[in-house]
Amino acid sequence: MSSTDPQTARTGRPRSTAADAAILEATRASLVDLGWSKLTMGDVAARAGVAKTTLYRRWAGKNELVVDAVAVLFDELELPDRGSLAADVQGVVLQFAALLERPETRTALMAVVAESTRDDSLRVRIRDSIVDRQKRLVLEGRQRAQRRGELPVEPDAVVADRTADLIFDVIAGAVVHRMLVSAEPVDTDWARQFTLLLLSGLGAGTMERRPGS
Amino acid sequence: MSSTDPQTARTGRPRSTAADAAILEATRASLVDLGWSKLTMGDVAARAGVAKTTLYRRWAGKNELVVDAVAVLFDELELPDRGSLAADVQGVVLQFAALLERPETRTALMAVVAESTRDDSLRVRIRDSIVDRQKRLVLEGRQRAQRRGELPVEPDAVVADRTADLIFDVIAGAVVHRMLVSAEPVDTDWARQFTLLLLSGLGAGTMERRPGS
DNA sequence: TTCCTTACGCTACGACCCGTAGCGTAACTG
DNA sequence: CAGTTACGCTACGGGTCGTAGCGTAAGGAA
Repeated sequence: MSSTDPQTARTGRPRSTAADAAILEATRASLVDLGWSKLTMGDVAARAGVAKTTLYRRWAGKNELVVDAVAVLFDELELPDRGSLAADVQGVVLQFAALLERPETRTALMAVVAESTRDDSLRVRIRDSIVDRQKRLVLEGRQRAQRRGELPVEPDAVVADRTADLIFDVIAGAVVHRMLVSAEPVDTDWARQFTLLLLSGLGAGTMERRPGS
Repeated sequence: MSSTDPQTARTGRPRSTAADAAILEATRASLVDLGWSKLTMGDVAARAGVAKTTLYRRWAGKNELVVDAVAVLFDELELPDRGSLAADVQGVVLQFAALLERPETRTALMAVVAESTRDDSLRVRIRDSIVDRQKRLVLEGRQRAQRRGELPVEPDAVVADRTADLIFDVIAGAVVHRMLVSAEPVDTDWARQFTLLLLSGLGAGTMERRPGS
């Protein structure tokens, strides 16, 4: 999180964990009120009731701070067993959509990703603390579907991993693009239609009638 | 583009079209060299050889300027007829990926989208000058597939539009997420696997060892 | 306890960028 | 010609950045 290695510093005054929490909370509040571009380190410090220098002792800058502030929100995602693969997919899509409706994540996610295109260490940070952690949802959903007999078991681990990555990018990408780029709502109807497309492909999506001609 | 309505101003010294072109070109160059976050209006003006005030007479700020600067790049996307729906999809995926490999688009696209979450007029500008313009590719691809008999003709225009929007978000979203969030390459293999998933759905995607390509 | 080490709050600072005002000049119209 | 608009240039107040320096607070070790 805040880069403090407990091994490194055993002596001296310890970092205030209360300050850590206050800063991250203040960061989220500032994201809600001001949005990414108008959020400043000074404002966060003032909201958190700490000195600006305290922020810089923990984080290199705005990018890293915001990543840590929003990362925890993504861990709230869950995959309750809804009985079928289709229902599970639809459920996680709606959950992810609800997460992206929150102003904090809405304004922060794309911004830090944009920054990460020019900052390798930031990219790794995002990957470790946000992206990769959510792949568990795909893995769990597939495992369940396999137990139900809805999906075949892939014996080749490499192929299985590649497929999981693909599915992850398709689901997360579609939801993000729908909400933030197309700027249209991800509601139950859309989630249902998307799930049908994902499970059955382009043919079945439009093809309730046969392409006989 | 630069908000000048030829009807509005018929008299007086006309806007320099050369300056327009120079500014947009300088903006792209600055994006390449500095990236979104370090790009400044002053730097763009200096590169373009114009005064900073000239930029502000045409654009409200960095957001609008960058949108206009990169929008033209997206118009280069085409959809050559490759003989089948699968080939067409794969082709456009690779083209879009190539576009997102360019440092200008890479750093700018996500950044302006992030800004647009807090700026309605910017969101409309992005939609009009970038997003909606690319939906033509989906419409054209579907039309072609229908002519080939690969897809059924959807008689309900509302359903057809909704499906086209869905497909657009899935394709664009997946590519963007793969490249910018997961930060992994969109190569021929990935495009092929993605296309298979899109056309045949999750079942067939993991079942590709089955006989019968 | 008394040192030692590290964290904290606070202030102040140069550097940079923002967006605009004001001015004289340039270009085009009727 | 006069009228109108665009341009280049300079200068400015206001804001943020990231850091240095200082005195103080909170722990661990002798």
